[in-house]
This record gives sequence, C-alpha cells and structure tokens, in this order.
Amino acid sequence: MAKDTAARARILEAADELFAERGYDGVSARDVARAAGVAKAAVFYYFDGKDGLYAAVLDGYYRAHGAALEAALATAGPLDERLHALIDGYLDFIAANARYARMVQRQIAGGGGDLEIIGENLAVLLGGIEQALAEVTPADGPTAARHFFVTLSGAVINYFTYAPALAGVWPGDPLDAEAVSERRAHLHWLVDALLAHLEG
Amino acid sequence: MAKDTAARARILEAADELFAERGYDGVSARDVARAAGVAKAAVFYYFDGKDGLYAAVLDGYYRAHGAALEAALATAGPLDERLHALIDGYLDFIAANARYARMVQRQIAGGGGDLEIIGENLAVLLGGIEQALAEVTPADGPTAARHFFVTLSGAVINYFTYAPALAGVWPGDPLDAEAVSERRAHLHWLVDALLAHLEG
DNA sequence: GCAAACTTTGACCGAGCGGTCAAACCAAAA
DNA sequence: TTTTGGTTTGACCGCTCGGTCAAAGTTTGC
Repeated sequence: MAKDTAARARILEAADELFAERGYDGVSARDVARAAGVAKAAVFYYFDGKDGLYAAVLDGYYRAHGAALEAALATAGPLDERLHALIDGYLDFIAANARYARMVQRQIAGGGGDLEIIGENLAVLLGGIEQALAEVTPADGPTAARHFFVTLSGAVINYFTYAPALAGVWPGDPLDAEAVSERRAHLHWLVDALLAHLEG
Repeated sequence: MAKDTAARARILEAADELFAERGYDGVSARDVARAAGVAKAAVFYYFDGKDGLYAAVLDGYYRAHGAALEAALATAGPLDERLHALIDGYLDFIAANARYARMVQRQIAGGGGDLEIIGENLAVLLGGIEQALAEVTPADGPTAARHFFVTLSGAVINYFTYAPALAGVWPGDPLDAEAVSERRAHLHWLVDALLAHLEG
C-alpha cells in the first residue's frame, strides 16, 4: 500500500477543483476520474469511496487553515495589532485559497454529518479570539468574545461567499487584489471601532 | 388549471421542510411525494419538475423576506433607531423562519445558476442600508455603505448558520429565545459602535 | 529470468433518479 | 344519465450513480 503515487495526487487535485466548483452532489466519481485522467476504479483504489475522497479534500484545507491561524496567533504586540494580524491571517488564507470559502460555507450550511470536524476548526478560531480579547471583554453577555468571533469571522468569509452574487451591485470585481485590499481596510477599521467602543 | 388544491399546498409544505433539511440534491421527487402523501406524478402535475418545485419554495421565502424588509425600512426616526429596526427586521425574520438561513446560505455557497434571484434580493437589502447610511458614509472606500452591508448581514445570518456547528462551544442552545435576544443586543451594540466611530 | 506485490483497467451490478403516460377516478354541467 | 374536464395514480423508461471484481499490466526483489 504505497499510497503516494502521482495518480493519487492527480485524483486529489481534480477532486479539489470539482468539489469546490460544483459541490459534493454535483460531482460523480466518474467526473473526478475523467478530470484526473485515470479509470474510475482508481478513485476507489486510492480513496475510501467518494465520501473518503471528499473528506480528504476537506482535511487538506482544514490543515492549511489551522497552520495559517497558528502563525497569525503567534504575533506579539498591542491588542489592536494582534487582532489585525488575526484578521489578516484569515483574509489572506481565504484569498489565497479561493475555493475554501465556498467549500466550508457549503459544508456548514449543508449540515451533512461532518459537523464535528467543522466544530473543531471553529473551536480553534474561537479560542484564538477569546484569548486575544480576554483583557477587554466580559465572560458573558452581548459583548462576550464569542459574539465578536461570529461577527468578525462572518465579516471576513461572507465577503467571499457573497462575491459572486454581488457582482451586479459591486463596483468592479470584488475578488481582485484592489477590492480585497479595500475589504481588509474595512475590517481593520471595524476592529478599531469595536475596540474604541469597548473602552469608551 | 385550478392550481390551488390542498394537494398542491401539502406538496409545497413537504418540499419546504425536506429541502431545508437536506438540500436540493438530498431530496428526490419520491421523497416529497411520500411526505406529502401523494403519488410522485402529482408533484410533476402541480409543479414544473423538481427544479420548479425548488424555485417555488425559494420564491416563497424571498417574498416573505422582501415584505419583512420593506416593513423595517418604513421606520422613521433617528439614524441609529432606523438601523436597529433594519437589524431587528432581518433578525426576527430569520428567527421566525429558521429554515431560511440555511436555504439561502446554501444557495449562495452553491452557486447553482439561480444567482440572479439572489442578486435581486441582496440588491434590495443593500439599497436599504445604503439609503439609511447615506448621510454618514462616503460613496467609496473602506467605509462605504456596501461594506457595512456585507458586514452586518453576515453578522446576522452567520449566527444562525453557524449555530449547529457551534453547539459544542456555545453555552446553551444558540437558537433559544434568550440566546437570540443576547445576539440582538450584540448587534445593536455593534451598530452603535460603528456609528460612534464614523462620527468620531 | 521469474515470481510476488502493487497498480490500473474496462466491464459489470443493483439501485435510485427525474420524468412521462395512458388509464382510472371523481365532481359538476348537460 | 351521460358527458366532460380537472385530478390522481401505478407502471414504466432511459440514464447515471457509487461501488465491485477479475484480469491485465507494471514494477520490484531475488
């Protein structure tokens, strides 16, 4: 069972692209095999069925996301800079992995069984924000850190998931570098506004 | 073609519940027929195939959402109150139509063709916020109204779509009345923080 | 050079899918 | 009573799905 042939990698890459584009149900094992240039049976040889293949793709993203987050959390400095770094880490990761936002959002909205792995992932992010905000927010109530977590992560990821639907009303392409940079500025402004109001 | 028999309504209700729970691909015409207590052919007699049925369910929600939004936009008074009313309208609507958040989020993340109807819907919401914020935000840049639209609507809807995944780390059920009320307070606090920073 | 282990394949399977259709059903008009 | 028009149904069609399997091809160790 030497599972690291080039074929396996090609299958995984093809599955990544197709699943991100059309979703779990929109892709058949035949589609993946065709895109990867192998026979359909090879998909089942290297992965534990279509489910296993999908899980492998998701796992790759969650791993990468976790690493990006860890790097962002390692930042030192004053609170606002640490929060900016956290936001930037998330934003850059999603911008660099355009498929990720759609995949994870679909996964969350889908509610399909695999909620635990998502829960773990969210828990890490939440832990990061809670740790960063501990000095300025109460443990409970409307300004508890967990509310800021939902608000801020939504502010980051929704920009990317809404982008295709916003194409008509947004000036220019919401996903080009300039627009993303403007979004980053908005998020930094947002963090500053929240911190100011927390202290005031 | 008297299309308003009770059978039609039962089919639509069953489809609503099933689609919200399992998504478009997770539901077959047979499932809907069984749940509605009719023969499968009746589904095709009353609706234009599975696509038409799904579109009819979505359309009902978008109509209801539009009405709720219009009511909220009719509020008069100072800016902060109008924004609170806008937030409350969205929040109450989603809380009262628990299935809606998941459906629309799935629809947006799915990217399946029907982006136009979503785009229209978002455009109305965006118009509402732009109109409300026109006096305090510039036409462009990181504090343009459209950025607040993405941020605020994400802050509202993501709370509900994340809820199932957050069950483990959230104290209590994020969807019970008390928790939703706390979320409402957070959103009002958020609006106040943004307005304060915009003026400061 | 040969055999053992790994890899790749095309043919095949049962099941479920969306959709169609002609026939049966049933109320009300004639 | 008969006819008529909307309603409801079960049987059926072609197709694609996820998954399996034995055989053929290919590498590797001796």
